[in-house]
Amino acid sequence: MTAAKPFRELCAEHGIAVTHQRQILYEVMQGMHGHPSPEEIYAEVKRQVPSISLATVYKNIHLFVESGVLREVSLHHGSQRVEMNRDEHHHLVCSKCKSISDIDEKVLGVLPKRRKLAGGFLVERYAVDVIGLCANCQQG
Amino acid sequence: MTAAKPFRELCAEHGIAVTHQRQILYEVMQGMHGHPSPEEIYAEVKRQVPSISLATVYKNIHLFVESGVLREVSLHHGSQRVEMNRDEHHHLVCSKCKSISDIDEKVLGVLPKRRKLAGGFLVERYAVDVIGLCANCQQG
DNA sequence: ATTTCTGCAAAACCTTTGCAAGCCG
DNA sequence: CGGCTTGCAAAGGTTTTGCAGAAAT
Repeated sequence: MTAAKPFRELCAEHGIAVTHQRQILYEVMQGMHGHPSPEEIYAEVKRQVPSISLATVYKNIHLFVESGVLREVSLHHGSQRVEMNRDEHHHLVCSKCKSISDIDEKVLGVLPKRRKLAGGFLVERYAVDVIGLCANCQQG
Repeated sequence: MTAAKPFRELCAEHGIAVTHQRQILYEVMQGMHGHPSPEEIYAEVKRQVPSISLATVYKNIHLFVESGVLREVSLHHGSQRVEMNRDEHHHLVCSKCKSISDIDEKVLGVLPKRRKLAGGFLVERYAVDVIGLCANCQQG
């Protein structure tokens, strides 16, 4: 697995200040597993820094995500969106402007047709997000 | 592209009542493109049924999604989630309980390493959701 | 006649923002 | 110091809920 860098080093690389809250936030997250929500992270950090506010957790998660220290589970976690394209397709998601466009399933090539995965997961379908920069955002 | 079934037929298949609002909602959505939000759909429907409420739109979108008439763009559109697994991986998403677990990138097989797609989209990475039923939900 | 659905308004989330005080470099 | 950061409280956006009246089967 990718080695964890010292926090001060990360901050230096990304030009952000080393505050006590950030330090603890980072350490606590290192020790978490799965896909925690900001609230869950907040609860965990609060045990070490009882005075921390949820707003600070949000602000710093943003900062970490923007600077690439952290990754979000999904680029489309905002409001609900409904699929109008009834053909089988996948999505191109722009990491900058978050726009979503469709790409025909066949263009991406075929994923394994397995029905059952180790762990007993029963596969219904694949949903692929091709993440990158849309033509517009490349110009910026 | 998949043929559009008559609305009454769909309702019969799924055992839901045919109301005026539902009928118009369905028709309006047929004519929309892309990935509209409930608000956008509401605005469109309101032109034909000015008295309709946003709550009704939400309730019926849910109903349509549950019964398979409609598909959501993303199964994880709720609150933000942060990725703690620093290895390259994809996600198993349960369509019933919405739980997310990780699956190593290598298990799924390799996606094309193309950098640029038609339309000028610059590929950074792929994020695959394997959608299906987790071991727990299969028992239900 | 019953069950289901609608519209309204209020509530429940989740996230962002403005600001004064405090910390970092 | 000067600028960035924090904590608080308030605001903002999205989605859900309870309920009484209306519509569907």
